[in-house]
Amino acid sequence: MSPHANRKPQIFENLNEASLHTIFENSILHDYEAGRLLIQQGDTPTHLYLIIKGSLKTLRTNEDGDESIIRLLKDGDSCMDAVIFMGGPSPINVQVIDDAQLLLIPSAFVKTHVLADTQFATNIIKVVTRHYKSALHQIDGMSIKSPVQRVGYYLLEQHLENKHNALSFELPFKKSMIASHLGMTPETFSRTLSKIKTMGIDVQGDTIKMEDSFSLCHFCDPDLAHICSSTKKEDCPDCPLLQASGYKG
Amino acid sequence: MSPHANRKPQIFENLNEASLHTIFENSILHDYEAGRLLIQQGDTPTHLYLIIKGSLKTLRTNEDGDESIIRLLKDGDSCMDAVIFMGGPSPINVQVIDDAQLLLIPSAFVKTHVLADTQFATNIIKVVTRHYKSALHQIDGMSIKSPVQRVGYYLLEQHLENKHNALSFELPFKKSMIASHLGMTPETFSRTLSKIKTMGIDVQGDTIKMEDSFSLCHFCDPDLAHICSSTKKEDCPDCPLLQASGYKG
DNA sequence: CGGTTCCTTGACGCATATCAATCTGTGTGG
DNA sequence: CCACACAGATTGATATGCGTCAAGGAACCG
Repeated sequence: MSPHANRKPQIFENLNEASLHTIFENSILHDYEAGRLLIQQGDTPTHLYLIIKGSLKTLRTNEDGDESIIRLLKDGDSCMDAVIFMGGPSPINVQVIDDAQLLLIPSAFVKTHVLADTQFATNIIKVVTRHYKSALHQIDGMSIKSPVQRVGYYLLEQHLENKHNALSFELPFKKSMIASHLGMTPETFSRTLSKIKTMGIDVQGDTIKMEDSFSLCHFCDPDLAHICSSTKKEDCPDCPLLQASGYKG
Repeated sequence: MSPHANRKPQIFENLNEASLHTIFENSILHDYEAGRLLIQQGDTPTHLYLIIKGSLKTLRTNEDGDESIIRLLKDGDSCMDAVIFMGGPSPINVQVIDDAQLLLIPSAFVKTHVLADTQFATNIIKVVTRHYKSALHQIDGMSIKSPVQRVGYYLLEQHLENKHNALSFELPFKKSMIASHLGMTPETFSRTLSKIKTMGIDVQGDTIKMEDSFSLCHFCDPDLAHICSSTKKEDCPDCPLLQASGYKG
């Protein structure tokens, strides 16, 4: 769907030449078609997957075939990074959404390389904690937020991700995918977008247009405010950061 | 509530004497009373907390005061281990449930010690991935499982945790806590336990009694089967591991 | 143009939250 | 030792919000 500038893989951050070289020497580049199942629940993960091009989804299914999407991945993202260290079969499925080119790094190599390069170890920790953080958001999204809040928060995340001050952006995935990721049905997602239209956010197909750059502010929380602050939090009337520091009254 | 044999902290696993010594040298032991808030959403975490005695909960709250419990921690568990590496304010609150004695390891020290001791780094990765895994369970528990399945799964987890082949065990926390952790109200939790009583599991107060050791088997999944297999999976008529390997037919 | 896929909109039912009342156990003070 | 108070758990009645099922519409592609 929407185009992405090739994002730098977080797992390679600050690695020295030698370390990177060793990693590539031990890895394989491979293409996969849309729909291809890379990992099924119960499989033992053989590789860490790094997305060069295309998109993947990680999901869980129950015996009825219902699925809940855990993450939606674009280029620069990796998966199985956490599962490799869980020490059991994979608790998730991984499926290709759009034709993808992946770098496959063998699990055994990852485990030993963590012991050899502490910077690599730190990167793995950071990536896994990031997954954990997004999982936490998904949890309270499903238990303490209304559908409107969930969708609003998701839109705000997307808006902040492409730092451009642009007042419009595109949804990065199919609506039905996003709906499942947010723990609701496509129907409910659709109805929720309708409600949001009455709140200063125009939705036309996959394009989201905001009236002004603060239209999404009431969906903010301290986590996102932290990212947002890089621009101009002091202008946002109800920025959670200001409230947290007792600025409110 | 139920007594726990002092469990070994996972973050100290396989560490050598010198490493352990350095950690203790840089840490503080401290007591906290029940109800005490250790960390609030938005705070910058200053320490990693390791529970020596007592219990904690980690949770998220929204502006209405509704809370969803992420984890319930007993002795041997640690928290803030992941948050330290997230690189932003804490996305969770931490509160003492029962009077607790904690070991406080400074965040800055943890970050540097990860670079100094690769075994410690590996331990941190394992602990964080474990949190991530339990978060994943919570997610699909809330989106694709019925209340009966959620509660059954939780009971099975508890049963497997104390490896004794005992046919009865105690709930480790107040029912209202567990209910919130499972994403439901205390009322629904209570009603769900009533339903489960008709399925071969007797519930009396905080005590759970099973008719036989397979009463909880139909709540199993490949993840738990992996743990269970250490005992005697071949005896369980519907073990997911056997089905996965095509044994079913 | 016809076909397919995805999104949207409507009508309906059920499951869970909510509100409210009762019950149980536990600790406290007279 | 009993009476009381309190927190937590249970049970019941009601309602609302989401999922489900079904039909219609929009975009895309051959």
